[in-house]
Amino acid sequence: MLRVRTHTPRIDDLRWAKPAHQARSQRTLELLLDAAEAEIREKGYADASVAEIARRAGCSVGTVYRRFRDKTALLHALDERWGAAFRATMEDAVAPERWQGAPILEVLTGYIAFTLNEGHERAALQRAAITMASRDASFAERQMKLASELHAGLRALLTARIDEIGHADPPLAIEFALEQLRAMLMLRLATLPLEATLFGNSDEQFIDQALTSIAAYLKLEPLSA
Amino acid sequence: MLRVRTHTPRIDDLRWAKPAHQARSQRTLELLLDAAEAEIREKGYADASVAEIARRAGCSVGTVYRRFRDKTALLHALDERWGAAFRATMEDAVAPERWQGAPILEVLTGYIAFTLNEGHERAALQRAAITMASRDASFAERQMKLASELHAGLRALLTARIDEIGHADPPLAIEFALEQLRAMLMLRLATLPLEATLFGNSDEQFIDQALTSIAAYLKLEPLSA
DNA sequence: ATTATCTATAGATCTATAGATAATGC
DNA sequence: ATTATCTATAGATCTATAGATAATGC
Repeated sequence: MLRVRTHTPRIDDLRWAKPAHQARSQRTLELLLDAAEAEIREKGYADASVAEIARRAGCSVGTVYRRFRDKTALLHALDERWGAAFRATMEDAVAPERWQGAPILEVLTGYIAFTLNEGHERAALQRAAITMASRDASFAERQMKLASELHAGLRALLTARIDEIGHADPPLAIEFALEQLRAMLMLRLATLPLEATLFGNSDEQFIDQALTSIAAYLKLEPLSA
Repeated sequence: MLRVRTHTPRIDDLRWAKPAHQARSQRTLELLLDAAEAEIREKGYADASVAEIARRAGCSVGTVYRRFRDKTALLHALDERWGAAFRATMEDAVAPERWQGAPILEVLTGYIAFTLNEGHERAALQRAAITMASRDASFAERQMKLASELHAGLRALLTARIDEIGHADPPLAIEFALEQLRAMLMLRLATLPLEATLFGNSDEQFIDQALTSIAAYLKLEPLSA
């Protein structure tokens, strides 16, 4: 009689990590992901070595390959863990309830603060992820999906406040304003601390001018007219 | 009696390429830079190998090391060659004579067109240069210098047209507007063709909305009021 | 009995050099 | 005579695996 297996090879192929059958191996898997994150944060994807990741996790190279098919699978698993964490924070950040009664400028201030926070904390990781995206299409796809989910959430928040917008074509203006903000945020995060003078040294001045600019473009009008 | 040498070791240390004494070696040097450029364009800095560069240049690995101290020196030499070419084009692009009588919006249209052109042609090279900048400070410094030279040229052009600007603080507004444009251009170039939908598919629509936005921020007024 | 881990190492790169051979130009 | 080039290879990585040893849990 056939034994029913929890993980068939066909299904295993769809997971980055090989199945873990003992509590100990699950623990090792998480130690490895933590170690890989630290290693990549310091050296970037290209210079992260499996041996060093194993050393940081306190296990051997052989163990890494017991948990992951190859180095790429480990990187994918790590990237997905980041994605899940980011998605959770993001969904909370753009929840309509959170912004009940807030005008557009307040929503956008929140968006900017959220992004600068995430970015300052994860600058090295993000740079690494972008590098990986340029080499492997599935990294790029995962990142694009996250970006467009965030985008969709923001679009919904702004569309619900469409009567604040004086621009002749509000839907177009919303799209472009969001892209414009994204561009400014990416440049600011990418170049810090390298070119901290660009956009001014302080986040306050940056936020102030960015909002001024977006308000002028959207032709925002106070609700209580 | 001491022989006077054209290249002392002290001076050679300041050059990326070792001195060439025969016409043939000068030719080899250029072939190597061309080969390195092609190799990097295809694979990026990280995956470019010396052996493959030599093969493309039609010479041996040993010859590469006769012309360059090490792989890094070759990459530096290549980066400087790009820089020199970019600087020449740029200086021509922001020359005051070229823009005699043109209003701000026309100048900015020219800037955008120039950058999109350069970017589309050299997308892969630019991505590679950015990667290298994150690893080696002198690459970053060289890039920052070029960017700030371009910035200075544009600032001068806009400052000469300061009476078009209705913003309360024109110098601040000029700085921020230029950074904002730079951010939009970088995002558009970085993500093409990956996310061609962002900012719209056509350059025309992108340029149109970007200019609308900058004009609203600067509060541009027609000169002939 | 099965799963996890470690040790040791094969095998594939890739950078850089040593030493021999060929071309150049005062 | 000096400079340039090629061939061959040392030496340093780094990924991945084979085989032996240790821990886990039905």
